[in-house]
Amino acid sequence: MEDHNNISKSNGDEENGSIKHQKLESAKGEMGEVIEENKRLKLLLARLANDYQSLQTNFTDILIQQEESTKATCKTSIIHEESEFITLSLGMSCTDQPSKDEKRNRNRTEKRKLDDEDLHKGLALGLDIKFDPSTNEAEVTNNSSQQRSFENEEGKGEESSEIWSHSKVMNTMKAEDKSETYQHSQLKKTRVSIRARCETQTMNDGCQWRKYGQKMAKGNPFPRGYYRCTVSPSCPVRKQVQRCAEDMSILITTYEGNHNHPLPISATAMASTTSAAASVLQSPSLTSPNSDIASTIINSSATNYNPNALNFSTHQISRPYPFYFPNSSISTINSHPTITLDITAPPPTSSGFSYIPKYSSSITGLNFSSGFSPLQSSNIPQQWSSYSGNGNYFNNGTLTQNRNQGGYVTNTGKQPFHQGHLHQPIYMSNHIISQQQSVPDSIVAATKEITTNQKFQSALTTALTTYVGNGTRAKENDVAESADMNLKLSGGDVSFTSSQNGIGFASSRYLNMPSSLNKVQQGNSVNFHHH
DNA sequence: CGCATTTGACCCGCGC
DNA sequence: GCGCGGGTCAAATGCG
Ligand SMILES: [Zn+2]
Repeated sequence: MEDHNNISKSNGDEENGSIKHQKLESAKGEMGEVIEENKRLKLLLARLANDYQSLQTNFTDILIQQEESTKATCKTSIIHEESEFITLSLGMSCTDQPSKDEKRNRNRTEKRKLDDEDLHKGLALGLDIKFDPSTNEAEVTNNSSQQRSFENEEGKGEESSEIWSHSKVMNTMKAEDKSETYQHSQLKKTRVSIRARCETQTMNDGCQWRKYGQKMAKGNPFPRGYYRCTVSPSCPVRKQVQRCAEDMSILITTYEGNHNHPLPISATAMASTTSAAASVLQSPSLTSPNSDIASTIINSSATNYNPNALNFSTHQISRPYPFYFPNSSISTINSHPTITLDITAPPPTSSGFSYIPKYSSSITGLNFSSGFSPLQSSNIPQQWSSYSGNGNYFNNGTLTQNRNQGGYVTNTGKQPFHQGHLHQPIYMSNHIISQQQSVPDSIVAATKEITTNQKFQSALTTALTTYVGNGTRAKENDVAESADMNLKLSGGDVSFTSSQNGIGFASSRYLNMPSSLNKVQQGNSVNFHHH
């Protein structure tokens, strides 16, 4: 592109022709190179996909071995049996295992409305359907069975559910959570948390969120916000947003769950990223070691995105290979398996965190000037240059319409951003830090293997980079930006604190096509993991 | 008026 | 059993 401009702008009049010619030639050459590289990349992609599959298989094997060896009788098998049982029973009747689920439901929902109810009719689900707690027991049973199956798929079948009122959905989700919690004894939903520099209150990830709570988290002077996705009323996805205690320019966004609806293009990047990341924590194995899903993710990460992703890839080619994922870690936080992707620049303070990798690499990774120098002249908003020294910023352009280049977009709003409060070095926010729970080494190793896998990394790279372009939202310059952000991910520096066996749940990954994915998922029997 | 946000109350699991 | 911390609810409030 730029070449063309240059060509048309060339100065010398007489030599214009030859110069033109030269440039044309070089341009052609470059194009040829690009095309070549494109081919190579495609090949590489294919190869990587294969590698990834084999890796998945290995991972699966390891998991299976581990399961067999350690908890031969305990958890997993129980989980399997129960889930199958549940799944089956759901279709028929829900009366067989009211136990804790229902108790809980009752506690939460009905307790507020009525007091005593029989366990069976006590199903909050049925009651909520009716909106009248005290009547229609028979119907309740029916409805609840339906709803149970609906739960099973964790929103999969929720197209129809959009009719339902919010409270219904909530209850459904609650039930889901509860049962899952109980059956997995400890494991909760997988979470993906992303540390990014962001001046605004929340990252603009393309999704619509409604805030439903805010709390002061322990060990962090900044409040934590709780958001839920409002794109679809039934969408189970939540996110928590909290500013980093040590560096208030870092915003930690933690995603949980998978969207059960088509996403706006601008949101697919983040959704895919979190899905891909979450998939690392989830055992693809257990029942069927289907690596297709993994590759599906990868593929969608690589191609299914918005056009930006594609364009980005062409840019990507021209730049040096190494991607950096400065800090990423897998940990267990409050019994939530959590993968943390750190796309900030140099870690501000490493107060005792051994897992934070060396600054040097991060710093170099930070410097995107190398990546986008050719483009900078043409379409780069100036803000970027001002940020470039500090790292990747994810400001919410929608709030601040920062087209006019000015420096910072301090839209911090109501958040207590007084510098005075900051310096207290309160770490121990519930981060990666530590929560050693004995984890089979094999799992850790396997997980590490996958996480460090370049394939995975590149998937994330693509996703994140695309996301960056969207997040910054400078009108049609998205393409350039996504390339320019030059997010770098590296296979190194992945540290592990602890993780439980990835028998997580939440494997449903809806990117754009819930319905088609349903099949995949069912084929994968992922459902079982949920219950 | 229909939303989204705010915010105190509430629930729940966990550790003591 | 109690207190704590994380998470959610929902009435009140704010906003376009
Ligand atoms: Zn959603």
